[in-house]
Amino acid sequence: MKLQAPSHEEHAMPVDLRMTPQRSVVHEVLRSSFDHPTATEVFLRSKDRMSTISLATVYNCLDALIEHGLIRQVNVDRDSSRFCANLNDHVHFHCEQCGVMMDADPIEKLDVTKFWKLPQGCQVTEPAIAIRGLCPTCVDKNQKVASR
Amino acid sequence: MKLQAPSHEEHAMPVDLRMTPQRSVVHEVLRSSFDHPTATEVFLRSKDRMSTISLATVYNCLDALIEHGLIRQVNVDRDSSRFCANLNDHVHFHCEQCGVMMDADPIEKLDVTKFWKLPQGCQVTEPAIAIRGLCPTCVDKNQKVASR
DNA sequence: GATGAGATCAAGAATCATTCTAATTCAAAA
DNA sequence: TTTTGAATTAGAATGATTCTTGATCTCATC
Repeated sequence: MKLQAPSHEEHAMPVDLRMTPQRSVVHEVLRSSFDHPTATEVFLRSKDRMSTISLATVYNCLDALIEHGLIRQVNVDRDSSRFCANLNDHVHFHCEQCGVMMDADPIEKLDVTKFWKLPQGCQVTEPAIAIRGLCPTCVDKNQKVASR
Repeated sequence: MKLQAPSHEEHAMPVDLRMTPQRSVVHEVLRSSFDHPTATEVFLRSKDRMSTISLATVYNCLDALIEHGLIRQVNVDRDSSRFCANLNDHVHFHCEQCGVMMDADPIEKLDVTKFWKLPQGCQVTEPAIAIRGLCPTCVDKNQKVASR
């Protein structure tokens, strides 16, 4: 049973999602977080706003929000998934030392077929790009240690 | 205690690793596999050559081989890690439908700073790139289903 | 060849993120 | 108000990986 009018298929962001209090809280937590929290971190922050919410519900809400294009899931290696409410086209910079994750906005569109020879007959959906390195804080930290 | 002469630091592939029968088997399994098997798959294939080998040992051997640069670990999302004996510079194409993973060789080097605005002060180590899409087999399969 | 120290191996327990299950609650349509 | 399917919840289950511990092996030296 559809609870709201179905979204237009051609839109990137469907809206036929029942906005329950729990889903609102999870969404709001992510929209006010800039550090790409894990599910457990989202759960802890959600509890501040709704003390009865459970971890299972947070997982359910994250799934629903992802499915409806309201948030994005970010994976780097096999670390816990992280979540992100920035829907603009962007990739993630991941600090190998402290694990912090930062958004990096595109300058120009990458055509993967210009850079890699794909096996004959493949259909590309999307490249998954994570840029690894050291964040400014860790670069500083290492310099101080090195100069002692 | 060093068991063999230390490798030259400037070489990409250190060799001071004791090549035990178990490590040889795991390495050989990977060198003769072109499908990027998971640890469990490596374990099953290794048992054909050495029936007494354990999963724990396969994990230990994989770690040792990675640490010494003889194989590479490949992660896509939070799926089980896969392993790869192709040491040439390459990225991975991952089929979203059947999960198969294929190597894609580079045409030219990608300078990530040309394509994305990194946060001020970041030091880039390496981009982690996985290209998602449909493999030729799944493209075919879908066409047949669609044309019925 | 025997010995000792450290490396490696193996089995099973432990961990941890995530998913599943089943019972309960809720919200919108009839 | 009743019905019906969806959402929530707590806790169990899953599954990949890591840890622990004791046994075994290897090499350098005696």
